[in-house]
Amino acid sequence: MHDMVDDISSLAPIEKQTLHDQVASQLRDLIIEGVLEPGSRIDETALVERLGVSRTPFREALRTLAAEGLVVIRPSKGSIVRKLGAGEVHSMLEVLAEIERLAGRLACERASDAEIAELLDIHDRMISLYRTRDRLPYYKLNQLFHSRVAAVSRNATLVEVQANIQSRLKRIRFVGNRKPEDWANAVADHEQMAAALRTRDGEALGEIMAVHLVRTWDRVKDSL
Amino acid sequence: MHDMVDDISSLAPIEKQTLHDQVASQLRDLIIEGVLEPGSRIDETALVERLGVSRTPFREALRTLAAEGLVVIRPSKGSIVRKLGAGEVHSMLEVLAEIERLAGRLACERASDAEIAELLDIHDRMISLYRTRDRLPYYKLNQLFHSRVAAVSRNATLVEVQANIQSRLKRIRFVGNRKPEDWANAVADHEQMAAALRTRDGEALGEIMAVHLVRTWDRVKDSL
DNA sequence: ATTTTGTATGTTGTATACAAAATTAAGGGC
DNA sequence: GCCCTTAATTTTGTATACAACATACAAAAT
Repeated sequence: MHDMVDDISSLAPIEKQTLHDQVASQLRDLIIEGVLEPGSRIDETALVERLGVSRTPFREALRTLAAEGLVVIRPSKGSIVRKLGAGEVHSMLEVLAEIERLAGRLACERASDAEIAELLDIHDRMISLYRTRDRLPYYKLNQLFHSRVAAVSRNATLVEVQANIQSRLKRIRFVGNRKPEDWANAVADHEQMAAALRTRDGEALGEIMAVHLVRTWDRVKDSL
Repeated sequence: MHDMVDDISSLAPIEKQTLHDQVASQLRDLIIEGVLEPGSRIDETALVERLGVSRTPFREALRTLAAEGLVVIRPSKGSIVRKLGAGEVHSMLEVLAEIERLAGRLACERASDAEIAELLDIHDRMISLYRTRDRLPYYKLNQLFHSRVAAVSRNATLVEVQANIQSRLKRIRFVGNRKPEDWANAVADHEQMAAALRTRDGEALGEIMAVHLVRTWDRVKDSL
């Protein structure tokens, strides 16, 4: 049954999803969740078969993912899931740190009170998930927190760059935080973020968000 | 007639450019140079005809440029050259400022003496082009300077993000610096960059590069 | 036994063909 | 004249077909 619509203004144009877009987001998920392993070949014939689409939209999707840095297309030799070396991961974290520093600063300047409250709410839920050691939900909420900080900074380019680097790193970051003390340290960082948010101290928030990513590097560097 | 090859080691593997890649870089040039105007529709049939390729590699190239943010593909309604609003340009400069601040800092830490010398050489050439008011060559050398700073910072992600934002802004920035005093101010900024480079003062270089971009916004904001 | 050459197979790149939209043009009523 | 409806035309999305290329394997030669 459909929900009633009281107001015509709430009617958003129904999004037309092309096959290309659907394939692209499906592949993105497969890569981020690690179903398609880094370095492994992307079997066009098999996946095309499995997804029930022709090669044309599939290959267009591959181009998109290549531009996003998730796959590498080697001319005439097939595509592989991009495998990140330690150097590349480090370079991403280095850039992401400055992006998030900016995000933190702008968020405190530009977010509404309601948006700050929303961020703090996410934070609280993270803490209770930490208490019960629910790792996967914590991880997801953590991603959401960082995305939302970017969003309320009201800078579209920042959101885009953050999302892009974030998606490339997703797999790696999930592997981190395995050691209990690592997780505890990460939570401590987040408590500082919450404190900075409450006082709208942009410099402090930016600083701790940047530091948090430097520490992320320390946490994951050995598993590369 | 072919040149003689004395030595087999001088034989480099012949580069195979796919049509996709060639089309993509051609289109990029057409967009950046403004031959295809922002907001205008990209006539697939006409361009395909003109480039002498089929629609398949052409459309793949469009997907790539869409992911790069140079074109917008509206499902079933054709593609247009992305038109940047004032807000978007501002958001890009805001992010680029922090990227270049990082680049300046890392360049001073990591570049070799030869690389610093190379940057200073570019700077000197820019100054002499300024003296003779050679606007286009100055502009190109300016782009090169910023790209090279990013390159010697030895951070692949930084290079990628910088190049991406830079290419989106190329058109807009060329329009700026039209007023003589604007250009003079830009040159003054660059003198400070050179000074910081000579002493390898990363913080100072980063700061002036960031400030330079804030000033760029002041220069271009009215023409949007 | 090892390298080389030829052939076969599969995979990738590009072109064409077809179907579904969307845009434009044409006609008819008011 | 203008607006609406409907037909014609173009444009877009997807599938298929073909060609170019790379890889794998087998046979021949060193």
